Amino acid sequence: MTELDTNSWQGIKSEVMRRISDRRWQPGDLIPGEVELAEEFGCARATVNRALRELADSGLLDRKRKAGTRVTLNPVRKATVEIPVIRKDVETRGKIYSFDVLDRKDLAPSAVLRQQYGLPASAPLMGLWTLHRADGEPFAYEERWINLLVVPKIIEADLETLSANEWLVRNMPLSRGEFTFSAGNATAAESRLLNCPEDAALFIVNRSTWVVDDAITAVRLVYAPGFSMKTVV
Amino acid sequence: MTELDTNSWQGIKSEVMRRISDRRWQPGDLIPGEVELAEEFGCARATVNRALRELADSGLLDRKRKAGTRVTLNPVRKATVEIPVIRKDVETRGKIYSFDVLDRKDLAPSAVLRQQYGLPASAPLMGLWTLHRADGEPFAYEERWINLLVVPKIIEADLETLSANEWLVRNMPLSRGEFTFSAGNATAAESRLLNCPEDAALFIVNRSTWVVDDAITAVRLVYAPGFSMKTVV
DNA sequence: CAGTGGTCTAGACCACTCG
DNA sequence: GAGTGGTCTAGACCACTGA
Repeated sequence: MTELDTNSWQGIKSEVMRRISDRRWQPGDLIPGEVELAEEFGCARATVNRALRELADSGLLDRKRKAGTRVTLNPVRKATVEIPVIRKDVETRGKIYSFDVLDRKDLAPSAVLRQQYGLPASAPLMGLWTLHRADGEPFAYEERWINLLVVPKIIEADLETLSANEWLVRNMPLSRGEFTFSAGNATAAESRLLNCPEDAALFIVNRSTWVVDDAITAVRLVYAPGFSMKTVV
Repeated sequence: MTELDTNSWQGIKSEVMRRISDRRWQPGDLIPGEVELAEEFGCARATVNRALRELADSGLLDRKRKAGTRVTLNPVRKATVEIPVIRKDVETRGKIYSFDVLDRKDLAPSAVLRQQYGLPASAPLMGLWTLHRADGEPFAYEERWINLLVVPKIIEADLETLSANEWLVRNMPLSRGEFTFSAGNATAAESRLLNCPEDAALFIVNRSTWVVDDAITAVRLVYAPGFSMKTVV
């Protein structure tokens, strides 16, 4: 049997999911309270709580004190996209990773750039242009700005050996990030770098990361044609 | 103060994150066990457990019985993308949603289609071609296949009033889903429908959903130029 | 086989918010 | 004000797995 007992939180979670997909508990319905369910399932309230909390986290239930727990009316699918370091991404595809740093500049950012990425007015920046390769073929082209106020040590790092991407993940393990996924036509420069026709449709990721309120880095990643990002709910 | 006490699970979570970003606990390091931390923070082990479990879920810690808890060596960013019903998506952008069903066919699927979407050999399908609009302008073009074996009731639904998208979310609240995000050049047909130049770069989402092991629906969504998907970590 | 995390319990108090 | 979920505790047993 693949059945779980209803006195484990996972078992209760499945049972509740079953009742929802059964439509015994329909969207919008109030379901029994934790104490009542604990009695029914013959377990402690904490166990029921764990199960219901997880379902609420994944957007299937709405819980409010005093109001009780309801089946969500318009469930919002929450897909978790795993965003590994680019090297891992390439290696997962069974290819050999390499990269070239095309250019690197340490400079004060232009006003435009500062505004675009929400960088402090006086921040010294490092600009990095990198081409990531899979089995030698262009995989993604990266433009990156790094705030040297927050990460001064990166100046001395050997970014030809360990990519900035990876250096930052290792040295700044904690950060808030904002990702934007979009599509764009290859510019002339991008088509040369990525070895694809001009105007080819490219998958683009923009990413900004902060530690507390300090902008660390802003990246624009342009993937070679054929790239796709997969995820499971 | 924004500080939380270290005898609440959230407080402990922040304190652990602080120690990681401090580099007091570096990637790969073994951190103290739950009992030890519970003593240090003056709380119950369950409280420490809750904090550490959440950090492990978000990929920051690696936990193994007997081996203990370590700071993850190569953290994988896990971004959660919220995928609302298209109507919501449009409305969130402050626009008025509408849609047109361009075509609809109830038929047996071609062998190609079956294989592509992992559909059962004998499944009767409904094919739906829909144009979603925001303030009347094309927003996204949808090709959808629905497995009528699993969802026979949808035949009688009025899909001109409530989109299939929304009907399914309401009537099949629980499903596994697989999403693929990519970019593609507009075909001639797509450029007409989405009112954009041929070869324009378009953001494409492919989605397949199952209930248990039964394929419910397969969708290809092509968004008009300028679309982007945002998420926060 | 021993130590760690994983889970469960019974009980308690608190915080929010609906009526 | 009262009822619900949110959290914490102290203790217990279990399950996995590294030494």
